[in-house]
Amino acid sequence: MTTRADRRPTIGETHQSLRERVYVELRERIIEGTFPAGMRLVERELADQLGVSRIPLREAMQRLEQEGFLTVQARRGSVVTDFGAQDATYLFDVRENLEGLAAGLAARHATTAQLRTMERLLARSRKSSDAGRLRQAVAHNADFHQQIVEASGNPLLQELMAPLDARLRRLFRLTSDLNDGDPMCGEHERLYEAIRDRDAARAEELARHHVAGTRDSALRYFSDAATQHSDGG
Amino acid sequence: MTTRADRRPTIGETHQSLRERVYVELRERIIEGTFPAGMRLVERELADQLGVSRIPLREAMQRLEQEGFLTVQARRGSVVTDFGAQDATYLFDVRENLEGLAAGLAARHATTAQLRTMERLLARSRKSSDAGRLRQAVAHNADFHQQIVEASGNPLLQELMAPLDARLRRLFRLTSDLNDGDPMCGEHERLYEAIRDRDAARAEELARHHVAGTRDSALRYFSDAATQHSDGG
DNA sequence: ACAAGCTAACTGGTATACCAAATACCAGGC
DNA sequence: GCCTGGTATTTGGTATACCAGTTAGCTTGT
Repeated sequence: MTTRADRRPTIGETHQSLRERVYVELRERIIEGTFPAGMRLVERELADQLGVSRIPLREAMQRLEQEGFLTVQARRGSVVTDFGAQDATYLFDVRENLEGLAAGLAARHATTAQLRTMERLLARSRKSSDAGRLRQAVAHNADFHQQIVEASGNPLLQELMAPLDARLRRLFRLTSDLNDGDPMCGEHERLYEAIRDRDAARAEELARHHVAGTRDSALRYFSDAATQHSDGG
Repeated sequence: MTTRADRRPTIGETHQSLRERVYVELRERIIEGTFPAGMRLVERELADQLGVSRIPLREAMQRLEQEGFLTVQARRGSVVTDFGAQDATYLFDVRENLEGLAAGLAARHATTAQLRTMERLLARSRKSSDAGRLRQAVAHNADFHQQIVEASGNPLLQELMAPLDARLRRLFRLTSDLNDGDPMCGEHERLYEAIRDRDAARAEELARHHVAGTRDSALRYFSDAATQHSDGG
């Protein structure tokens, strides 16, 4: 169980490879908005700033490119990829299916330990939400989803979902914390019950519906933002 | 002013980067079986053999690792990832969903040009199949699937499917050419008709069913192989 | 003054050499 | 025979240099 609660960029924790740490660091900066869309990243400059050489930096950047966070133009530099309403649509279309698949598989294959973990994360999420700690609630919700994917027992699905989770976090970051915690918790609880009851069809349906709901609220944000922009222009 | 206005697809493929070429080369070797599962890859040795330095080789290997073709153990070297019945199951579970999604989206968004391309590929596949050129038929079938994904209009879906296609090719390679061309063509034709008729639900259903059929025949191969092995041992 | 062409700086791509860390294997001592 | 320690191997990482496009600025000619 990897609760990605505290991922400190401090060099000296466990010794992951430098490439990995640089990757995480840059990814977080993009997700958090420290590196906004369109920002130009210069290899030598960035390597110097991070205190690493160009090789691990390049390897980290290559991975970020593959995962859609960077756009690398050969000999023209790298820029942080834009993320708009259209990209959000693409993301949710895929997530709706993969989350549905994960939930269905989880209903079939989840171990009791995994079910217990889901229950625990759900309780934490509910608690954080009730206490008004939206940020924590969102993190626990993400962990809950991750646990479902893990419980699916399909490692390929986990591989595919991991970068999508990162993109989703970026989207949530862009759309501030508009994430209505309460209805989410309710949906999560029903989803959990379906998985616990081994009702694969219902679990899949609930998961898909849940993602669709998230999509709608995210797209609502974009259409609102567009309206605001057209005023200012 | 210049907010990422330059989204040019003018990335001429005249000269790919060395990293890209090495990546493709190694991937093909793994798919074709020149580098069998379990084979150990030594960086400097391989770099020397390919006539490149370690940097582009490492970047290519990193990508292969992410896409599941290599397993890199920290400071213990890289080995070609194994691909067994279980992995095939994982792959088909995901593909069933993503191909279904792609077909549904393609039914909604395919342009007439894309429909025409599908039709052409289908005709070629049929022709190759009738002429007994199984290898060509399989290639055209793959192109047909790829065209559906492209017609989905979801670039994220394309990104996700590309590495899965490579894995599928590897699987087909392992299972020789057991791919019964004839029934495949029939299913493809019905799938095409559903897309052409803008029947998204039917297209999705047909695509999923088609993948499920492919899975069954692939898994049949594995269980046969297992039986043979248990004889010998 | 303006446009075309050239040049120089910038930046990514690659090569080479080197060091550090970790592992694996072998030899020697108990 | 087993454990320990050293050494070779291999990867991870860095520094440095050079090459090759790309861009932008300058020069030059009309």
